[in-house]
Amino acid sequence: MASPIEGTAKTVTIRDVAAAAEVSIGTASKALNGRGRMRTETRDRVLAAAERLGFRPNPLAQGLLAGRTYTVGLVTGDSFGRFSIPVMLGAEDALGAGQISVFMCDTRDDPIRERHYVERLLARRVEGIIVTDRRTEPRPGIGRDLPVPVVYAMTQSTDESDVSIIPDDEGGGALAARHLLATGRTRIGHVTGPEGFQAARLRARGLASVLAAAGLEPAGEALFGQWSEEWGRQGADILLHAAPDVDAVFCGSDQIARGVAETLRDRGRRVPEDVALVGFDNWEPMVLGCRPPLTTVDMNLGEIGRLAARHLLDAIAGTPSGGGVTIVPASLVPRESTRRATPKG
Amino acid sequence: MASPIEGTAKTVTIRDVAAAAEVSIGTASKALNGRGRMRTETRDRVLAAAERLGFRPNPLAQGLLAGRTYTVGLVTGDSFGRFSIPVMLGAEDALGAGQISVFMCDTRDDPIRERHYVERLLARRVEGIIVTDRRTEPRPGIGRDLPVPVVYAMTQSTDESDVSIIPDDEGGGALAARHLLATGRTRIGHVTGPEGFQAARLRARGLASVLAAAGLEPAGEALFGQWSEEWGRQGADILLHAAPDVDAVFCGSDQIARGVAETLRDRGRRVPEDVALVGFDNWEPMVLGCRPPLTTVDMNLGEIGRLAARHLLDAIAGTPSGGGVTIVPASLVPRESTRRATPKG
DNA sequence: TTGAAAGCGCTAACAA
DNA sequence: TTGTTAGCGCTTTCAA
Repeated sequence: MASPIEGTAKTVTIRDVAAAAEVSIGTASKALNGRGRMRTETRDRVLAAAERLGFRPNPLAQGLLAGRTYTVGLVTGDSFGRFSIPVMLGAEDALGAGQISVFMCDTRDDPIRERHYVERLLARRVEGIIVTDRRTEPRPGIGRDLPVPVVYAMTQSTDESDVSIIPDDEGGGALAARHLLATGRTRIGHVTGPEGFQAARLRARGLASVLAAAGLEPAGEALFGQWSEEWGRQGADILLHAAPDVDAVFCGSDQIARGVAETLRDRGRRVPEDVALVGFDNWEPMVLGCRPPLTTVDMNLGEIGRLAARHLLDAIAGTPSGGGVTIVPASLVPRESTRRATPKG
Repeated sequence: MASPIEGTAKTVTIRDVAAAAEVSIGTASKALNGRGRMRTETRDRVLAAAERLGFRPNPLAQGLLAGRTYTVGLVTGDSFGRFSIPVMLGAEDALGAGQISVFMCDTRDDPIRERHYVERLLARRVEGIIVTDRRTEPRPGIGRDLPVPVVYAMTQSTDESDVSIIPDDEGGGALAARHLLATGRTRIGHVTGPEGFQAARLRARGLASVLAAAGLEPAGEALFGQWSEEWGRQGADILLHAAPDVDAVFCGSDQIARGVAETLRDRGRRVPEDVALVGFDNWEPMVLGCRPPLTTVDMNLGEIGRLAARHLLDAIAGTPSGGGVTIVPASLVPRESTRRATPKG
């Protein structure tokens, strides 16, 4: 059915099609776009010619006339890293379906490059811009009163009237906490990333508020450190020292959780029998490589991207969804590391 | 210095600039492009008007005339995964510098989607296409006699006349082997991914040929399995059983190496004192999270991307670099896991 | 039912 | 030195 893409070596214009079908250019255009009325025979002749010649309308010319480009820009400071990629894929999903193509730009987290790229995108007359970044912290917007709508995904603009779509870090923390409570844990510790990260603070807060609501004390203080396995190993030792009776650890990332898991093993604590473990990110290679496979929180990054794209499309269509921050709920992904503790004894 | 990007709310055409500067459109064009000769005063007046109005030339119109779009397409089957991203970044590097913008398309490894995207890219009159994929195996090309040049990066086209840029898996294996020999190891085992992967076979062959040249027997057979930590753990046990005197393991991926490292620990073998370990990929989170940090082989994916982009640019410029496969050398990244064994005793 | 002509924003010849 | 004109590929009036 689908013939391979081939041999349009030379570019075919509507002029060629018209000539081949022996009609005027205007007629050819109408035939190809199904506009106006004309004899079916004529239309068919044009379509056949177009088919035969492998005609592809030039979207530049079309866009020039329509004043549209059917393109958007995707700007990331994350070097298309672990977080921005799922967001991008979600966005591309939503955009690609609508015949919108995506220009990608990686700013390497450099404001000069960012500015440069935004200029270039605007020059190219993209119809909208999605900005993603590696941190959810509010960041300066990419420009004021830009001629096209902008949506921030997985990051926020400091300008509150801008549209931002972010994950629910606090909700994710709460989710993890409730899951641990539901599986019978009561002495819950927390090892997470640097306190300078909003994500770390919010996740900790989500945990803390659920514990408080349940009338429980946390097991030791929340331990802020690095986003690394190494820190997870250290943090676990600190935690075991501060709260030897800990029966669960909620970690700010899957990497940290792996480090914690290793130390627990080394110290003779079994996961999940003695200590349950919950990570954050649902980063598959980490989560599945962990012993045992790790229960974790998924931020639904793809959904963030899709939502960002949908907001952008709405704004492009002239029905902006109103500014402000949209928070996408997280999900809990249960695995072996929090299997219900068997009754003591 | 750099003022924030702002307020070009309404699109400004060269017509507006010409009117503001009280010159004809043609003159404005020449002034803006530095063509022809004219009074500096006039030129300055035009430039000032353009600046003041925030004029950005419409590249669609420019491209329409020049018959160029200054865009290329980047098609990946890898969902912008771990391998295609560095390649993409490298490509974007080389392209972005030259004012070329990149359309990204993710085919989700689906031939229908791929075809669809390629059609769309061609319709958009991209000037070239880079194809990346998750496997280096030769794959059917994206089309025959396309009107634009195509470069395959991190994958190969089955059509040998196509341009492909791939990593040096065999060389990487050899590099790892020589490094292990140089650090005094002689009983070298190999645990790697599925034999169905060219990458796995080539890496194994690189190791084997170096061992053979050194007159050494491998420690046990090459163990083909999965690209997972879990397999690394299993594989290590098999290896220890088959060749208890093994003093080094070369692994087909960093993930496998981590699994191997864990099993070695569990079995009381110290890394690197008793057994040295080399991975493959230089995937930082894996490599640095490993205990101890992992010596590994880096495929220089960024370089692959840059090279692909350069080939593409050459072809676009009309000086194609000739078809065929280009192999990019790998590098060894030494870390703790192969620290030289201290003399016995 | 079809064709001719204007024009999208721009550049490059050529004329003035 | 500047302005005028034609035309890139296409769509869309409007006239035939």
